[in-house]
Amino acid sequence: MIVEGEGLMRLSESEWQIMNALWQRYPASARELIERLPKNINWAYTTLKTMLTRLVAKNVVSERKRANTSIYEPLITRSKARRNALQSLMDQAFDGAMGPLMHFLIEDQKLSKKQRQELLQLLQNENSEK
Amino acid sequence: MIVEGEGLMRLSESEWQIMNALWQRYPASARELIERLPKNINWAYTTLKTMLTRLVAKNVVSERKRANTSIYEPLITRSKARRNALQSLMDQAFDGAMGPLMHFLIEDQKLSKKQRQELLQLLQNENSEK
DNA sequence: AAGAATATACTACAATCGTAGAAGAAAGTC
DNA sequence: GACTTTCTTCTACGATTGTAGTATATTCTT
Repeated sequence: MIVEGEGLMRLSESEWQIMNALWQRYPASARELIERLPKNINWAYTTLKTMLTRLVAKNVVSERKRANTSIYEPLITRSKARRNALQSLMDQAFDGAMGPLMHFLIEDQKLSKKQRQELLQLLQNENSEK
Repeated sequence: MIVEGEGLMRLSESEWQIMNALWQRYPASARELIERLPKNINWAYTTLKTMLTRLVAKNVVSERKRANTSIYEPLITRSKARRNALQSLMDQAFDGAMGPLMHFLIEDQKLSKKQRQELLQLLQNENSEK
């Protein structure tokens, strides 16, 4: 079962691909996962296996055997991973604070009018609900 | 002079540290840069030099000599680097779109009431100004 | 000019990442 | 039960990252 592990782990690019596939539906076998990867990814089956092994070693994914086949499950939630990634980004590139990031998103990032509206919407909902 | 290079370059953790110091004020020598790094970073002078050399090789920083001393300048803007980093994050972790990221920031990320207010503020300014 | 300080260039080396082949074990098929 | 397919485990290898030592060239200082 997924527990929100504490350690700040860092997923690499390819690891994200795998995790994205895994979060979609789990438990899953390597065979299933490889099919779910974006079509532009064309890994050898063993490549995926290698990476799964590494993810298991890092305690990001659990592995259990049914017959001779391993089935995998995430050990961290997508949210948790996202939070970690965001935190790293903020630390590295936005003086470690949410403020500058928000600011950048809104000012520099040129949201479309629609995006801006949506955002307002979201914010206002949150504000009133709670 | 800084030009907004096109290639999606990727800065590593330590590279961000250096670039942050460099963006603060440039041109700058290695000696100056090392002083400007966060106090918790304690690199040997040669470590910094090695990394600067690598940044130069990657065309992220320019190097020019005054007497026998190299002075460095960024070849990409901070904004550009931020945009790239954000883009990568979105691609990997937020289905490649701004929407889910925003959504996450607002819903899952539990902004403080104050942050939320600020954000609203920003948004509304933008909305009316343009 | 000799010695001290500083900077550069080159080399190194372990850890992680991306990618995968080879060999062997298990399971499904006729 | 022999053959084929599918998995697993091991090993490999080049690229990048983090970190720094050594040797050499340059420049100050007295």
